[in-house]
Amino acid sequence: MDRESRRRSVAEAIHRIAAREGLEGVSVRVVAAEAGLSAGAVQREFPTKDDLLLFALETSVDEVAARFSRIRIGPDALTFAEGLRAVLTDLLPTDERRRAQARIWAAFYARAAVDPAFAKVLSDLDARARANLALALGYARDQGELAVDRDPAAVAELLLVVIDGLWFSCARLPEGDPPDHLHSAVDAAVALITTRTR
Amino acid sequence: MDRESRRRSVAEAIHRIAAREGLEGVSVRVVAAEAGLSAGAVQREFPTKDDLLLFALETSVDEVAARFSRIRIGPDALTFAEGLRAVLTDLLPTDERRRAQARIWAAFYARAAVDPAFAKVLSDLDARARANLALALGYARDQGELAVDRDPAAVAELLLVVIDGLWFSCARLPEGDPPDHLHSAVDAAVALITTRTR
DNA sequence: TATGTATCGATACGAACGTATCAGAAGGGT
DNA sequence: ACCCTTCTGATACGTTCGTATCGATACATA
Repeated sequence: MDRESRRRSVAEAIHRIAAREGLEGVSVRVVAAEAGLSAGAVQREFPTKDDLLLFALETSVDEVAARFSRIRIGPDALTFAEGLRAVLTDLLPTDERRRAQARIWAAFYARAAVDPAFAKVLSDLDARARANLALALGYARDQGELAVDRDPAAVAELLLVVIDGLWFSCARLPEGDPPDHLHSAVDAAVALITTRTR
Repeated sequence: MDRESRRRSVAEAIHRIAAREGLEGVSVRVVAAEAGLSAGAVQREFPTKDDLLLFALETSVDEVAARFSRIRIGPDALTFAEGLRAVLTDLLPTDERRRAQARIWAAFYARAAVDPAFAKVLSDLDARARANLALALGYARDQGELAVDRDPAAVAELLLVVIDGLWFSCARLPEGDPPDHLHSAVDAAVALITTRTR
């Protein structure tokens, strides 16, 4: 078994544990057991616990970034309104996997609140998202989908906040609850930001 | 020293620790030292760690609820737009205390993602906030401050999401950074939700 | 086939955790 | 004065943590 795939399976193990018990439940031994490896193997790959968690965070960031970048807005793709709805709806816990990812995300955010290394990784992702949003909003304005008196940069900031809020609303949703009210919130966000199609 | 004030000082100690190192840094011994008490005293008051954390959460919830309820919207108080801006701006980290509270909140949210007891306390707060928002939005609609084709319930859900998002955006803001972009987000939210005053 | 090297699983260790237990100080009621 | 209840601070215990270390094994190279 090559190194890279083992690192990946460790990251997946951490994600499963974090979704179940939070970052507090992540320890070298537990991760090793969950990944089906010996503790020594995990430890050799990730000398300290911070290495372990940061790698899991980066893996998670890559996954989320990939999810976002799958949705393309532009002339020969989705309209801005469609794309915006797709991005926001994609965050909602439609299945158990999504729900788990929201919980993982919440755990990492909490860690970022007290650990600058984690905060930096997240703010880098933020910067990328901000840039992508600026592009999409520029396109939207060109297409007349944005009310002209809205400041696109401010709307972008609001959207980043909404996205963060959706993550956490999902994270603390009880196990079986459907996210109906979050769908309402997404509807409202799309309706308020885009102009009506009359 | 009476019991109630000691419980309160314990809660404050937990908040200081959680703001500094997250919930992972909270242990019976550390809390006792931070509160200037013996470990036994803390342990007698809160038999288990869960008791400790849940009490700290409830204290935090009360503080936040008090902050919200200080802002009154109505005929002889603020307009809806003013009140909405006040509520959202109040979340922003204007001082170190606010910043600390955002970090504490992030920690509790992450815990709520994996612990139903915590999730319930937060969702109860949510229910109260939802009711208050419904009131305010009803008033706004009566005053013509809401576009008539907006569903007030959906807007309320969006606002709850925005509030959650603001918490976490604040929580992971680096130490000295000014929250300019969050002010932009608040401006955008207020502008989009309330009708223009022409 | 030998040998040097990298990787493996396992164990060891000190620290810190949550919790239980307990001896003594304090204080009010008889 | 005594005793009984309550409260206090401290210590004890078993577990688990992160990390260091180490002999055994696998493998590449000469």
